[in-house]
Amino acid sequence: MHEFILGAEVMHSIMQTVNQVAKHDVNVLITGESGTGKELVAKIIHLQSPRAENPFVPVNSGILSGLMFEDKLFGHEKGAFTGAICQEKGCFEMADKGTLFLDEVSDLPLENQIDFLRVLEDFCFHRIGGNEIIEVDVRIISATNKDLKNEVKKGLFREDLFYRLHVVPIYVPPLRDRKNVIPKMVDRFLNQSAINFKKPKPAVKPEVIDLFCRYDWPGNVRELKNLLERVFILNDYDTISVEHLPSDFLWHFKDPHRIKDLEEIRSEAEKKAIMDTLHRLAGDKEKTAKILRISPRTLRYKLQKYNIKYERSSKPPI
Amino acid sequence: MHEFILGAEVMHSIMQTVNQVAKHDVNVLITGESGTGKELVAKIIHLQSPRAENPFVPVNSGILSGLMFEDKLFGHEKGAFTGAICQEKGCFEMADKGTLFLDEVSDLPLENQIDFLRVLEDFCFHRIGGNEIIEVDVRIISATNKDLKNEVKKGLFREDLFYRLHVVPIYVPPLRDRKNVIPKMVDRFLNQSAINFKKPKPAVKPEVIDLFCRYDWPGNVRELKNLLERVFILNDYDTISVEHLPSDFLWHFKDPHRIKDLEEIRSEAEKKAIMDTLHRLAGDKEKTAKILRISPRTLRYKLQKYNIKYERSSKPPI
DNA sequence: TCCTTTTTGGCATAAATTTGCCAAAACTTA
DNA sequence: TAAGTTTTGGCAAATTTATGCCAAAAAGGA
Repeated sequence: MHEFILGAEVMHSIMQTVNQVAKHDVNVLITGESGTGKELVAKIIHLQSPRAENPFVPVNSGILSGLMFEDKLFGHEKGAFTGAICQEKGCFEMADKGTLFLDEVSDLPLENQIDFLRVLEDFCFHRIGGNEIIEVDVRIISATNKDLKNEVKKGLFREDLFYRLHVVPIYVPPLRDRKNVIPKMVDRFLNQSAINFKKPKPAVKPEVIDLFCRYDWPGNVRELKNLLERVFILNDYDTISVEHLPSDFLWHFKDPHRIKDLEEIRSEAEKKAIMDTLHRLAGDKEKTAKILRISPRTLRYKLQKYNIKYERSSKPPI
Repeated sequence: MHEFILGAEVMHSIMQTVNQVAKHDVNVLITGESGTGKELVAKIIHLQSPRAENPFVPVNSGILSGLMFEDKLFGHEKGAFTGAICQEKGCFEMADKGTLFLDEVSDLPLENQIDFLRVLEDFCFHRIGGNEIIEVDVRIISATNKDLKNEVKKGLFREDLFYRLHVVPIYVPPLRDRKNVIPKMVDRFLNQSAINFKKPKPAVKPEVIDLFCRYDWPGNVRELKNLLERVFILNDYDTISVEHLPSDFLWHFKDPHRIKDLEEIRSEAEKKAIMDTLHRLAGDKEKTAKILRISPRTLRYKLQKYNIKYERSSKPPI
């Protein structure tokens, strides 16, 4: 199942890197836009490493800061602070002998970066409110959707921590750069939904796939997955057509500035102007050329270029 | 005064024809859009013919049908029908020795066409409800804004009647095809209004003339005349500017399909696309070029061509 | 059916646009 | 302030578009 998510070609080069790093206990930094499947890559690395039988512990650093982050990572002793009713292990302890996955690492506040960096030096720490030195054996895989080097430049991320995490970099490209996998993904996600929701799996019209390939998926794979799930749940058709897609998705195709490049915009404007004028003048090509202020020969050239056919009809009234 | 209405060049070729037909009692068919001055041409022919001292009787066939048309043309005897209080002459009698001008002849219903055709054969008829044979000597000038030949094809106009009327054809072109006369027309119509309404004649800004030349005047000369009269009456300025023109006239210049030629339409679409994309990408020209799928050098070229200036600002979110 | 007029499409050339290249100018960073 | 990086605009060549010309095809009319 892993292959289809990442796409055949991209998958190949990533899997090469993954295979090489899995065996060695080096830290990995995975970069790529939100929703591209960074956690999945981390999971694959973990499952192909000697730590496969041990825990894979994900942490989203982006939503934690200050004491909460420390607590999450290091755990606390009973009575360490208000609410610490009993001792609790942090993620570091839970990931012992396994892998700790730190997502959105770029969002880690500077003060927490220091704490984290200290632990990465010898993997010794104590819980909050404790004296016992705890030593763990943990592999760190971190992920970010930002250019971490740039964050270092801006002073928002510690350079020393960066070099600790950035031993091996893996880049996961956005979905818009690997649209060849969309048909497969659609198939697999619908399969998954059919199993999950105990409904027959619908077919999908080619126009739908075509539309998917024309969209730029800012939310990446996650967005595609969510959309399909939504369509699946809200419809009982045995074939999904364009009109079954949610209107807020279809809306994107009515925004002419999203998808079209300059050539297309220009061509469409021209084509429309020619057709409108031709229609208004009842197919009279001489007059149309005159109104548009191009030569008749040019009009003929453009009619052919845009594959416009128009029969001359009766003269317009007035 | 006739010359300016028809335009110097067009006037010349029409006046040649007019001069030739005026002397001979042949029927004339005048074609041209509404408002082009067809009746004026008919009047000129009449005034230059041997019938100049006799009546010129216009009839608009378009608004009459059935009995009303017959009544209008042939008149009626007292008591012929309800309302026929006394004898009344029709247009044929009134135009005796003169000219009968039949406007919008294409709108004549088929049944009336038959009546009319019969009279054209020998110019003998009787009034409605009468027995007396009345013979007249009338020249027929008819006018239409339609392609009469096409009406014949469609079975809406009798072919035999067509050939009776279409002895000599005269075509009066629409105002949009002879815009060179617009300045002169404006001058003359304002002169006329100044005399009629006893107000000083205003000057006209060049921008106004320019605007007039860019409009396509569906209502032809009549529309220009009416507009100027309206402006004249509703304003006391000694110079007419663009802002003095009625809003319903100015409104036409906001309809993008009306006035613009192809180059303008294309340029505007391009310019808009570039500006929108540049704005969305916070002035990043490299990215803008990439999204629009043109080279950076081309983008620079077009920014200069369209005189677009844009400062780079902070990076857009996500 | 034949003749005349109008339209069409091939071709070549003129004109306009696109774009690579690069030196100079402008901007950024230590 | 100096060095490194990015942007800009001039220039030439490649590419694309516009359009005149004209023979052939199609359309229209008697």
